[in-house]
Amino acid sequence: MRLWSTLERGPVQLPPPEQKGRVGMYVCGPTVYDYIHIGNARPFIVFDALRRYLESRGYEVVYVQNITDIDDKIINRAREEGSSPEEVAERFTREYLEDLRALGVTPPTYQPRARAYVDKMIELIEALVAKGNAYVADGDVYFSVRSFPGYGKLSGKDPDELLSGARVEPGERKRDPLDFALWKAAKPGEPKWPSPWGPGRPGWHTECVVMSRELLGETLDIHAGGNDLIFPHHENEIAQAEALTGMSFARIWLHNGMLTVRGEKMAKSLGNFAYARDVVRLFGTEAVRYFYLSRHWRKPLDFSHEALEEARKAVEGVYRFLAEADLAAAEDVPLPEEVATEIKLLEEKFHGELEDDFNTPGALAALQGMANAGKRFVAAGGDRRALGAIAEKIRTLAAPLGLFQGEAAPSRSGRTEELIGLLVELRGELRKGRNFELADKIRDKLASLGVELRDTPQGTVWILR
RNA sequence: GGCGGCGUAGCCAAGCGGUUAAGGCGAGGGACUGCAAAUCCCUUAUUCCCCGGUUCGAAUCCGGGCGCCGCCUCCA
Repeated sequence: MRLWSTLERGPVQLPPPEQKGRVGMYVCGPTVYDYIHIGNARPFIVFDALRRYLESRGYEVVYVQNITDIDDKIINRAREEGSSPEEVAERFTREYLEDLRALGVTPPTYQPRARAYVDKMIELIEALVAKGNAYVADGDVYFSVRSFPGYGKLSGKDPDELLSGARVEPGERKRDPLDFALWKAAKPGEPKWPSPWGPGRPGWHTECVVMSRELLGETLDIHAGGNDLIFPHHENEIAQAEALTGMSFARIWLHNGMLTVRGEKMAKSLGNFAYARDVVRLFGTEAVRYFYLSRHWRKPLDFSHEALEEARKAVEGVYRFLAEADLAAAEDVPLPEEVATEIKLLEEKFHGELEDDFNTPGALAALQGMANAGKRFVAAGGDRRALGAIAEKIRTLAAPLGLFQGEAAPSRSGRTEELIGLLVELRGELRKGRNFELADKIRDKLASLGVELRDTPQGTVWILR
């Protein structure tokens, strides 16, 4: 499997499972100060799919996604609400976990929270001070960027050129404007932990280094996140981790493209966002996943209700095929040679696409192609009972992507079933009596209620939309 | 200004030196129907932002434009 790594600026080979059975993967998680918006969900969905695909190919993936529960934004939110940072973090952690479920994300192996690792962060900072890569200034501790020669290698930035733009906030005691805070002395009313430098809290970029080291060891196989984290967040992580160990922090760096709205990045600060939970409520889990997976993960993707609706319809189309296959596939009827071969080729395409930089749009096209092959086979007079094999293949391949695992038909209650059945029966009588006016009225009324009727040679069937 | 990316049919989107230029949505025609819906069949890019160049051969490589976006400050 090849993956395009930001550090190499090109594809990097992930050794096959026989050589490298266990993969350590770290994905930057949310800061829990609000519900996540749908843009935040992109890496969660894409890298969840990657993780599950790797597992389906025989890797054992240890998947870590942190929860940042110490942060300025949490403190600010608590102030606004008149509650405490702990309460805000606790509440939005719960909401976040619920959102992950709604997005169909498999729970990570570990979901470490920054608050639980403050002691370890202090140890790391002490070690950096001891090595001369960090210095103490009035209760703050800063990382000395100039002490780490590789600084800028991930983002392609030259420290000498960064200098012009860098600035020092009032109250900071940096020796060099490029330096970043590892530990911040507590201001009145802020959460604080005791430390060798006095009460305070860890800075922005330390938690991922500490938690990934604790759970995955010194070198991660894959480190992932949004491309807005490349600088300074991931650059600063590399500086800390590699200054300390002298070893490579992560082998492969994956950065997903941003979700945009009319071409502009979706961001809370721009006010152009939608909460993930609201989008899921509107279009459903699989439409959201399909929406993301229908665009290569590294490219920007534009959000709109039309785009989500289109994804919903694409998903629905596959489900219709699965439903048709399920109805007919009571027995095992083999596919004719040539159709079986076509499916086989599409399966190879599916894996080929995913192994080449996790090209999910190409993989989805292969899945659609399978459904199309099945439809064409039946249209040409083939035995629809043979469709079962294709349906099973689609479901199996799509499982790691979190797609097409649901019931083919939406669930319905027994009473609803009977009531609609009664109306359908009545309409049938009216049609027999050629009272089409009233029959159509029933059909239209039901349609407006989301019940769609289809008259087939075997009688009228209906689906809920 | 520096670094990175993008520009393929009406729309979304694969493609990474030779393919009939995937797939989805939409649209048009046909079959089916009392009319529909759904479904199926067919059609929908002689061409890949523009201009040069390399090559037997380029959407794909190189040079130069034009347009859009991200990062350079917290940000998925």
